Amino acid sequence: MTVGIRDVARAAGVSTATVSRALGKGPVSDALREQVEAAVRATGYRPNLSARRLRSQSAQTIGLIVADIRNPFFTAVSRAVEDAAYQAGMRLILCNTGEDAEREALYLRLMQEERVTGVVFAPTRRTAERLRPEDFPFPLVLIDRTGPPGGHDGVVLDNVAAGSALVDHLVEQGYSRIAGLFGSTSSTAEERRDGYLSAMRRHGLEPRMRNVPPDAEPAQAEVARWLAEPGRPEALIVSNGLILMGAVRAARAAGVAWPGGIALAGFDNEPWTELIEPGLTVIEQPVAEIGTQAMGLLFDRLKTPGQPVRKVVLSGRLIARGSTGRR
Amino acid sequence: MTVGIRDVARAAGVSTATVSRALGKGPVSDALREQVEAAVRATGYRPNLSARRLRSQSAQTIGLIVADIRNPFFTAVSRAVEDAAYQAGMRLILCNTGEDAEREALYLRLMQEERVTGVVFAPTRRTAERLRPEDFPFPLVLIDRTGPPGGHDGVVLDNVAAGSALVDHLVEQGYSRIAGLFGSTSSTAEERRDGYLSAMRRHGLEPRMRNVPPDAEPAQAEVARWLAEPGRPEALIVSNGLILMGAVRAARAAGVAWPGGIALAGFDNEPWTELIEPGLTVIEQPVAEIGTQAMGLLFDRLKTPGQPVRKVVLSGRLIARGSTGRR
DNA sequence: GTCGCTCATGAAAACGTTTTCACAACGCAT
DNA sequence: ATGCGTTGTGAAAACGTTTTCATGAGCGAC
Repeated sequence: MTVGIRDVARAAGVSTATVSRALGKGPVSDALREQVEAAVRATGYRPNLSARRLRSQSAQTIGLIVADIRNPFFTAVSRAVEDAAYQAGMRLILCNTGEDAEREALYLRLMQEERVTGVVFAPTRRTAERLRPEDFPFPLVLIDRTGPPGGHDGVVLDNVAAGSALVDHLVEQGYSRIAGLFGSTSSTAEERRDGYLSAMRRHGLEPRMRNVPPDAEPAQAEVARWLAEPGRPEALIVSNGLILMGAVRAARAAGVAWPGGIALAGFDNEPWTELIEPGLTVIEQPVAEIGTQAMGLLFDRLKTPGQPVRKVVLSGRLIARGSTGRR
Repeated sequence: MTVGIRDVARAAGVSTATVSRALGKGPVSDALREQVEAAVRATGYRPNLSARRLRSQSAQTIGLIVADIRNPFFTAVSRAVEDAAYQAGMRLILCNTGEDAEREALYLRLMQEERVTGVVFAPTRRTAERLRPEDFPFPLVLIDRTGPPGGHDGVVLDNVAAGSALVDHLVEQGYSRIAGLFGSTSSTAEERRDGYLSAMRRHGLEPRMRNVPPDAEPAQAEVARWLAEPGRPEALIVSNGLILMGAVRAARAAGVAWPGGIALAGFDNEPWTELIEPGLTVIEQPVAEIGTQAMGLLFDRLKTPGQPVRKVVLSGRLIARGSTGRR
């Protein structure tokens, strides 16, 4: 049927061991190496990676588990992760959990069965809390969301600082009735809320916060409700790009302009936040850097397993646009 | 070291064959099945998928090869493909080619070495032309871009009709000097150009076309140049979402408003095309449907290999917005 | 010239499963 | 009772590699 290493060996007049060594990096004389290469070309041989993995006990595979690849933040991160993986000669298995704890568990089990080299994972808060390093025989690097300290390597934004920075910026621009709308499933949103909260207190302002599932539709509905209530806030801070989109839609639908009707600020510097008029003030995350750093942590841990747990904290960048214009 | 099926067998007091059958669907008495399940729980056994694949000669894996997952079109399609794959108990390997023929070849080879169950692939025009079915031992379903007729199963938009529809719409709105800007690497862009061309001829209008690499930056540069030339077109049709974004940026930068300064229309109903003001007229692609159909074709071919090659052609939907307002 | 040493090579074991094959036990029709 | 298909089970082969182990050749040092 399919051509295997035995056929190549026969064609080259050598043993299978020599073929394996010639294709890998074992010591083989130049003459034989050439014979083998010729035989490979002649037979059209393609190594069977399953067999290779089984025998060598090394999958050369990275698992990437995110909430939803359609979230541009994860899309961008995934691209960086993929680049790093393939550059290191590894493949990438992609999984979408939809923020569902059950699917998270399912995919983590799958990764064990795949005997993957390592996993990059953006867990929900619930799962992050239960994640115990000793349960995993491979490096597990958390991104965007973080677990309890000391658990796993991870790379996150300085969310608290970013949340505060948005408040500071709005205060500076003359706003005081500043509300916050945050995602309900991730530790990230929690931290951003904490940043919002502490900055509000520092400025002596009264916080007003709500939570929604981190998706555009629920956010739109919530903001629509909020806008219809008496005592509408002067400004609204939201905790990610999807929620920001929902907020924008709700404001448009209610005929509320920004920053006049309500000032808007959020996270994720997606292209559309600049194209819309007036532009939206956002905290830009270094998305590619997050993916690259995550893979860096992963490879480091493979090399030095005993190493203490590291958490890379990256700073966001405030991009001020018209949506938070001076009041 | 790690617990294998032998350990489970020993713990349950049965043979490895029985364990395998109990976990699969072989005939096993209820009593033994329970013993095995208990032993699995007790030992914390996780099957080794590499070994399983090697022996059963079935990878239960789908490869997805696209130009760039950051292109929202591919993001959305990939999500649908992933859902279908995991629903069928298969994993997904993701590859980004960056429209590079060499990487396309690399990944196709990788898929052979993985002995994947099937592949969903969005090839560049160049690669699509050279793709010969007999070179692949697995079903290969093309999406978005298409190869020579009769080659592979595929699912595509009716690009010619869509390209014409945009022209018809613009003519109806009173425009006549309608230009076209198309991606230079995909057959898709070619077809959309053909649709544009034939509609222009049909209306007795003179076509004006240019090509760019299908990405936002080159598109922005080209449109900027175009806008600066004398005899600026009244309307511009572009062949995908990234190019549309470039065009919008260029218009903004040049202080050209739409539809007054230049009418804009394109492809891909991404959220921002609605949020921007005035909204952009686009052809909406049924992205989820494309992914689902592709997996359908793939599974069908697995079931009935001899079946004639099928090409599913889906219709786009014209969404008229302010960017093509009456002239 | 003999003793170690390195080096290239082949035979065979090993990786962890599934599947084939053989067989025993059982029920059922003769 | 005998024969026969069915069913559940275990021993062992098989999947396609890499790796271990043994061997023999080549070579410099004494």
